[in-house]
Amino acid sequence: MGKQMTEMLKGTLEGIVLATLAAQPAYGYEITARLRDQGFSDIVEGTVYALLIRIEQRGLVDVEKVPSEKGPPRKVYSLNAQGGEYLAEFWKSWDFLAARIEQLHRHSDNSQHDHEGE
Amino acid sequence: MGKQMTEMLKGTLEGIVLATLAAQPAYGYEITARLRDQGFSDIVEGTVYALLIRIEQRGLVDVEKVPSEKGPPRKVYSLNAQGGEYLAEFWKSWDFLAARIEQLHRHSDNSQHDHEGE
DNA sequence: TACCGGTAGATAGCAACACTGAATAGCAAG
DNA sequence: CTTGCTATTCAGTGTTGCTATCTACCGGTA
Repeated sequence: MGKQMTEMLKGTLEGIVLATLAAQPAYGYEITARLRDQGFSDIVEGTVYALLIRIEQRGLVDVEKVPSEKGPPRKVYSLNAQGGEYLAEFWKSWDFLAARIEQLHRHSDNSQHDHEGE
Repeated sequence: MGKQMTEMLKGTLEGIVLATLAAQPAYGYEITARLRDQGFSDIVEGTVYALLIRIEQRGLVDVEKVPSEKGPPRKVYSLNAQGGEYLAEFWKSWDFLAARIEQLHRHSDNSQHDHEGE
């Protein structure tokens, strides 16, 4: 993974985590592990925790401290109503952006053997 | 457009511009107008010029000064070989990220099938 | 001529975000 | 008690896009 992915994650990682929490509440360490499992191999704990603090301070998630058998108590995050709205906006932005970019993708694929104005 | 789009553009705008240049060389003002035309209504000249200078200094584009009938000479940018490789990497990162996010999108559609609320 | 609006580019400073790299803290097993 | 795993926190850094302003060239109009 290069620097491009790093920069691409700015603005999307937040949505990714919120969407993950929408599916099912989780705590920081768990989220990091899940992301790593999904292929985001270069995301480290520090990044996720900072993000969680951010979305907590914005009131997008509810927090519950749950004692764990191993280690310090877990802070379990779950998406609340406000977070749901925010996530909906995220999807809107994403859909818009993805549509434009996919369009560019197809164009650059086409332009090799075909001439078309637009 | 909200702050989400702003943050989402970080890391993607560069690719968007490079892809645009791959389709056809252009100068800054023109690119800005084209982006505006495509719906990126909040992107301003300053942003694009700074980005173009960045990718020029990285050697991703070739520059040619072309006199214009109106205003100062245009700096026409065109993607070169190195820029092509960079763009290819961009698409790889994009494909990966888009795949993960679309997956999350479908999942969250499954868990709660309301996709519009405001 | 002198001014104004549109075209075209450049620059300085700012805010947001993810990364690096560590430190801290609790518990279990050796 | 020390090691190792779980789990969280924090300070510092770099990249990026935005805001706002400035320079410069041209044609039209008063």
